[in-house]
Amino acid sequence: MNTLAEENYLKSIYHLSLNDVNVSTNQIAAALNTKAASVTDMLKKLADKALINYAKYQGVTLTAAGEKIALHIIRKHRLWEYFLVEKLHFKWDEVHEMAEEMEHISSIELIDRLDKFMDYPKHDPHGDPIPDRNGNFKKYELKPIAALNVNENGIISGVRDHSPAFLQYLGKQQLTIGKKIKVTEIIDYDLSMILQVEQTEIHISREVAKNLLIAI
Amino acid sequence: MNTLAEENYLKSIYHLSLNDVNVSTNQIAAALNTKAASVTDMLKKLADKALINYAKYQGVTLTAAGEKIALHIIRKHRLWEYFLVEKLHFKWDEVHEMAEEMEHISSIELIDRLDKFMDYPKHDPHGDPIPDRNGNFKKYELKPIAALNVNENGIISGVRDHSPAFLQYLGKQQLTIGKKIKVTEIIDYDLSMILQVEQTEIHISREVAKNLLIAI
DNA sequence: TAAAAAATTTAGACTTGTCTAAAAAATTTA
DNA sequence: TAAATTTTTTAGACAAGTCTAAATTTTTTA
Ligand SMILES: [Mn+2]
Ligand SMILES: [Mn+2]
Ligand SMILES: [Mn+2]
Ligand SMILES: [Mn+2]
Repeated sequence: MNTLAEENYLKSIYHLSLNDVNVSTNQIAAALNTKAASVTDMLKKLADKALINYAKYQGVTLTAAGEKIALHIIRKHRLWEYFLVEKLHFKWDEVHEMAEEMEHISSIELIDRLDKFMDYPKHDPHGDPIPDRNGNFKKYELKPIAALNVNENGIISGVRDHSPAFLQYLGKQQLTIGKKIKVTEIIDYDLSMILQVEQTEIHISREVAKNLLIAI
Repeated sequence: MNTLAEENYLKSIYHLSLNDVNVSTNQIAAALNTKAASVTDMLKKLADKALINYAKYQGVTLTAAGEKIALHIIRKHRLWEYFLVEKLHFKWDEVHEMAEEMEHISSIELIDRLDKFMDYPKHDPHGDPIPDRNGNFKKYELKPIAALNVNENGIISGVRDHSPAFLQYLGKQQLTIGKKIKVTEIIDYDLSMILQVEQTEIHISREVAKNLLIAI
């Protein structure tokens, strides 16, 4: 199988690939908190294993084999996050670091049984889709609340920023996955928004509105 | 914190310490499937960290700090084994290897919540005691069925051999933790035993009788 | 389009954990 | 108790993964 470091590189490349077709050495270094020189070394190893397509100075893409591994790691990460929140009652801002370790537990049978135990959840606590055992999941487009006009509404379905600070803020404001929101006002001066969420009005900055996603 | 290798060494030393006060380099090498030279290297590191007492050629003992870490790893191992059997319905012979990986997940809060989620089990699926968060557990003496005489009885409470082959054999014979057994006959020729277990009589070899333990 | 800046790779080094072969110490045997 | 055997340690090497500093390539800027 693959080492822990290899798994982390593949996962990072997958996530970065969602924004850019070719992923650069520096992007990976930033994501993994390591140095560009270390990334170059690992890219050679992953290319030797045919898990990425790599040409010097050109950036990388995942091969089908590499993507399969990445999606399996992501499946494990998200299923463990779901477990931690739904069964062990952690808050959604507390689980990411634990899942970063748990995603490397290797047994496939274990993760399939965990999936069944939790009745095949489709999304993790942050609204991100959980791939099935074959790596398949529905890709829906989400859009930021910032893209809405006054009187438009939607259902909170994801976040663009996964930092504990942002998640904690949202949790305190009751801006959690599944909540129905409606834009009641947009302040001209700073483009902040007033939302109707259940019985209450909540005032969020443009920054927050850009990072909070609704289903289209 | 400690590396994965360090944790495995401490755990092995703990287990070996139950049979011998001083644990030898070769014993550790055998337990960890590594070479004596590698063990010597690691013993120096663990001694530098004050986790073991080590004097060249003399074997090792755990310090209080080392034992605390070992018991915490063992707590995690056994709680995850319990989870795998009770919640994910694995068989008792299938869980050890998975727990070998899961025991290294670092969060203490996670394991305390897992403990609570399962309602604070006292024993793992093999009858071994689960230390509490402070490393405490009741030490009861168990004895092998081989030590019983005809007409004596007991409750199956542990195994001396944890190999999947032995556990599978016991499972098939319904010789599982908690079962009440009574010795109905001991065959002079090979010292094999006939046990009464619930409604049925089961014939076990001396080898099996030595490795199957009952509460005293 | 040549110079400057940024990105990437290479070179060489370091740590952790492992190994084999050889040396040293401890234990067993005769 | 001296020789033989076993156990343990030392010496030197290697792979994985990382780093800094320097060289190279690409991209941007003027
Ligand atoms: Mn996460
Ligand atoms: Mn998540
Ligand atoms: Mn086990
Ligand atoms: Mn066990």
